[in-house]
Amino acid sequence: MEQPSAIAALSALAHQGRLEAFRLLVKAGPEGLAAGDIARALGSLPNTLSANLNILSASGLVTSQRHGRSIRYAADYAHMRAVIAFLMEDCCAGAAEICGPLAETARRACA
Amino acid sequence: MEQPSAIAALSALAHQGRLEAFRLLVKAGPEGLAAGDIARALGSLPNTLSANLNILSASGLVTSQRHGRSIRYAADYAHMRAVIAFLMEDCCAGAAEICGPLAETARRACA
DNA sequence: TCCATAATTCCGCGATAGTCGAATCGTGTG
DNA sequence: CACACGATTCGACTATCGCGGAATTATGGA
Repeated sequence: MEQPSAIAALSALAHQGRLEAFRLLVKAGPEGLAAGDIARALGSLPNTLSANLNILSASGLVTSQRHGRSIRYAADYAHMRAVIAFLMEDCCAGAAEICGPLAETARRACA
Repeated sequence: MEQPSAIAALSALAHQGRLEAFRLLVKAGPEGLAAGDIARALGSLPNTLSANLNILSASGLVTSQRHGRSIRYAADYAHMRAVIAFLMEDCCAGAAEICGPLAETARRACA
């Protein structure tokens, strides 16, 4: 992953509403959620949420697909993994102290 | 790590100049670098860099210490590790596909 | 076709981020 | 003390972000 792309993803996640929307989508699984369901779950206005979903989508962290009259958003697992990998490989370039313990963290988080 | 703190760190890293400064500091090791050295390495104005270092410092990603007439900045490895751990634990809450492969990435990045 | 629903887009507003020039503070040295 | 140097702080400006109200597009059903 290149730096501009990583910056776009970090910037997209550095916002409470977007971070919560993304967390929701990760928990929702590959089928994702309709925009309206996300708006109801987070208590945000449809237009504001739409703008934030657009930013998440532009950064590559989520994908969207129309399903009937609603649009389902889903987290892009591979892209999120690439973002975390960027942080680890970028920071560990000479500093094993950072991501050494993270191997264990990764194993534990998936259990 | 709590969400507001994570957002502050992500926001601090979501900026080209700050990300490059942080990378430089990680490579520089625990002794860090003087602000002037960072400015020269990145080709940025001293005052602009100072503002960005302040943001990095406020987010907890770097520490500063006066050394003679210069001020040395150093990356806070533990804090950066906590940020990555936040992303993994936050995202893997139900999605092993993201951080499952990251255990291997962490091991490889430190080699 | 007409209507209801889901979601987006458009537009304007206030707030915030980023940058630069100039001035200031702190430290060591003659 | 006077001075040079490293770094920060201040002030102002521009650009962008974030939000909400209103209008618009798209789909499915009567």
